[in-house]
Amino acid sequence: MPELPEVETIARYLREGKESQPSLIGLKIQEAVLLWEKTLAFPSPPKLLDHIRHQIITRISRRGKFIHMQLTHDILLVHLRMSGDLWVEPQTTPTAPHHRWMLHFDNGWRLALNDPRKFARVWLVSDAQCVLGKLGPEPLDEALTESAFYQRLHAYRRQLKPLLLDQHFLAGLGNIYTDEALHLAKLHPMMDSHSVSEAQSKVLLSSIRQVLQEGVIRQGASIDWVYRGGDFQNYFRVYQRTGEPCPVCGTPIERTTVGQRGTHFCPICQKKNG
DNA sequence: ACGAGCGCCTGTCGGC
DNA sequence: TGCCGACAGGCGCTCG
Repeated sequence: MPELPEVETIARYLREGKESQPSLIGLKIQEAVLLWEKTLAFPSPPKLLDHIRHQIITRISRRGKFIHMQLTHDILLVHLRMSGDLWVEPQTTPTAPHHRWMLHFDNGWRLALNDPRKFARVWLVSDAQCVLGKLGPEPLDEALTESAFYQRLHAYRRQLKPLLLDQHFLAGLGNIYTDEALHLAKLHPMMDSHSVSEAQSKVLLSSIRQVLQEGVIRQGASIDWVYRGGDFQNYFRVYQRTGEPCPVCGTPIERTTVGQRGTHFCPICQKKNG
């Protein structure tokens, strides 16, 4: 599920808490419980258990689609991949069927990684760069200027959509927000990144920022059997709207495959040559 | 340098 | 009702 807006929303709840759950900031870790071996990417289970005990969570943020938790000595990174979610619940709650990993705190609460498809991963590292080092820039960071973005587009010769999905190019976009951004920018998902004009590049960057900001404001999208609380799914322009009228011109939205990903677009608004 | 294919996994949905 | 294939918000690997 989680792309930048969903991960941002989750990180915010972990950091700030909400009525039904406390903030995790300042909590001391008692122990870690691993329920699905492969969920732990690094280090080995006994090492993680040994290192993480008694550390305190001091800061929680997001980088790309990673949740970044600063502990007293180390950094805990979580990537939710396709179906992962983070739940904060009392330790007395029965362990849900899809819980893969849990952190127990000394106040009686726990953080649980719930992940039906088992793709999510957790790292405990002393240097976050080992894991995050190759990520591209943050799309919402103003340090990414229009000209820098244009230059990056031209540094590659790739189809636009697979390039936008590549986390080395830009960190945080996934299948939903890429389809949405390309429609807003009126660019075809298979357009060659090398032939995007400077004007189109400007529009693309502002479109990416607009859909991501809308997603964050709506607290992300809730899809399928997973409900996170966000409602951006009610505002999709093209994603999962195959056959429905394009919100701009009324032409039925088409679905195709680009870079092995389901892709939704308007055949009239999004011409390959703009 | 790039794209295709596939593996990793479980669950849902539509068609027959 | 049951079975079967397609599909799913991600990403890393191999292979041409």
